[in-house]
Amino acid sequence: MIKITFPDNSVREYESGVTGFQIAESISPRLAQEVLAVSVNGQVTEINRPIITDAAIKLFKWDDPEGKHSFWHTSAHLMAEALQELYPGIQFGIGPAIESGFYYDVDPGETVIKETDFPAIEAKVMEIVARKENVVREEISKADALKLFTDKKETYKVELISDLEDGTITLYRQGNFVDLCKGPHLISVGEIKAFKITAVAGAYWRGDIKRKQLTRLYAISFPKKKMLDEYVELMEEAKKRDHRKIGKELELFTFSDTVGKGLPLWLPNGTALRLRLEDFLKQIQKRFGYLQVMTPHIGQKQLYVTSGHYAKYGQDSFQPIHTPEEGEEYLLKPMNCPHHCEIYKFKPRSYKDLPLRFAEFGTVYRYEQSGELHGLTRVRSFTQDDAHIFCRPDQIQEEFLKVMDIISIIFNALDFKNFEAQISLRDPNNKEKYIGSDEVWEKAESAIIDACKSKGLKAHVELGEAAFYGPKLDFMVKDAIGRKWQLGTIQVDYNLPERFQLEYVGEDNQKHRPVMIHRAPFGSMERFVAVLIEHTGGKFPLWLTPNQVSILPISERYNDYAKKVAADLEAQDLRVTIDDRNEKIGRKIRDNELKRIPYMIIVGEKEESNGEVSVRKQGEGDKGSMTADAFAKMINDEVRQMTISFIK
RNA sequence: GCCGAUAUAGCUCAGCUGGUAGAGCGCGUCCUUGGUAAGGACGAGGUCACGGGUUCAAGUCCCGUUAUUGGCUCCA
Repeated sequence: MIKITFPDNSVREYESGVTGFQIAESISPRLAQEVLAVSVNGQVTEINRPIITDAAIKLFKWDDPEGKHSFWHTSAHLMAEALQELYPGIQFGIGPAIESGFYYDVDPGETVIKETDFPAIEAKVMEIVARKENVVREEISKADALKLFTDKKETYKVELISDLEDGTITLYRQGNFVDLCKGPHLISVGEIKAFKITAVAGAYWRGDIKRKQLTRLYAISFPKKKMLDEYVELMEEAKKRDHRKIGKELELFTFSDTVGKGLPLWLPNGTALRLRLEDFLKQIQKRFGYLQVMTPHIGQKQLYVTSGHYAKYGQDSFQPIHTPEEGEEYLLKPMNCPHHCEIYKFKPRSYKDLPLRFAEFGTVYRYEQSGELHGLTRVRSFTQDDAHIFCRPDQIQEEFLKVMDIISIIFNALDFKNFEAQISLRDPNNKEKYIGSDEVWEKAESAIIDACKSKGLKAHVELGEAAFYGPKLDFMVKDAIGRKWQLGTIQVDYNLPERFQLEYVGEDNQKHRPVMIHRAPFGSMERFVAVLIEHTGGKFPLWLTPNQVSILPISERYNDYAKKVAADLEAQDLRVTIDDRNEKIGRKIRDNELKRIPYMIIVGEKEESNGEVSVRKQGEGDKGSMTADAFAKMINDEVRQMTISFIK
């Protein structure tokens, strides 16, 4: 007998050789039906593997990420089996489970797999599911594995196996399909009741642009048909929140082929929203001791040679602009920092002047690859809510923490709860990609890690993701369909002060080098507004929304009264529009609801004679009557309540 | 940049196997002057992204370009 310990620390005895499935059966038939994977002493594996010694186990169902992972991983093999039957000679790359579904990279040779082929593949998948093939785990030697896949002419698999360490290699086999795989898997493909291919895309073999581009098929699967239907519906709902769609509907921004791709045009409503966000940040920054500066949109090429940006990005960015007479070279500015360094150098600085915090909503231009452009989240012209803090080395920690405070104020104010923090360090095996000495890198990296610790911020560390001049802390937020975008960023930089020969005079009357912190809480106004649109579905908070109130006269007879009310409200700082179209009231309500105006006020005979307004709240309906002044007070109180926590 | 898809009125889209362009919304005019999520009539709007080709005939088929789009790569 062996002792099995459960997650609640209870212990039960079983025969040696018992499987996860049998343990589940011993607990409840329902659990046995739903269990997908089991972890034995922390190692996730199949539910039909015998457990021979005492162990701590955990059973995973669909609701557990481990359960989903096994399910989707097996689904990837299942799709591969279908592809193998439909496209003889197809070769396989890798096929992992991902956050939402799975993919398989395949090389179908001369054949092109297109969207129109999806139904046939899905049908074949379901045909294989009906066979209820068991998934069988096998262990073989590396040499045998190499032979097996060489015989099968699976060149990608052979490459993968060659890179593995010598020893035992695991294979998983179901029906006629066998794959190199670590597992874990379901024990039968029969569990997969619903399956849908979601996209086809090109993907370079091993992510290497120089190698062959394989065909990547993205798909998702579920243990119940209904779950797939729900998923499809959820995705459709999410698409309705797409900032590109809402941006058009609410007339926030647009693009023009004539102006150029990736160059956003901000419409009046979007501009109003953005300016309000900028004012909001300016107020906070003022409180934190920032000084607003302004710099031009271009700079001499030499400026960026000095900063190091030219060497790194010069070839892959917008090319220099030449003056007609002297042939001088200027670049559209891709960064604000070099300009700010020159502001620092305007006059000698004393240690007493530091930290100096220069802030600018600086518009920058970067040549992004055309395939990468995406709505407002990835553009070629964007405005950073940029600032550079020049400080003494002993001030880094404190300044870094203050920036984190600003970011948390902003995220709270806008109700961004589900963000991820990422510490990006340099790749220790690839140091030549970065500029600056080991010593300064190590100092900067530990400053960031310590700051996160002292704030209790959970951040995951990514090696090799640092900027070329320094490590950074980024804040990422997901969009409507789950894509991650980087918003806020804080970067410690010892290199630019060196390159620009920045100095301050210390207490000791000697010259010292300051340290720079680059930071942008929003990241870029474009991307931030995009994510804000998707998070709110266009229903912006009252303090931020371009139009707070729409006045709807019952008929044209009350237009004059509406104008008088509008003037009253505007005098009390409300943002008001009048819908004086020749339409019935029901129609006006509907249209203004769709425009996501937070409040509507309805005026007709009754209101005019009582000197009141009838109030209606977006999404909620009739709120009764009150005087215009009472309404204005109510709105202003609501705005004050919202902003009291973050604006002093 | 690479692989796949898409491009028809201001917007959302229809247009079957080629036979001289259609709807709804929006817009304009008129009727209606209304009470809490779509009142009615009439009308104007399109070199079917652009350039070639096949054909008696191309929105429709083929090629190229541009833009958009799902990914990959990249992201100061």
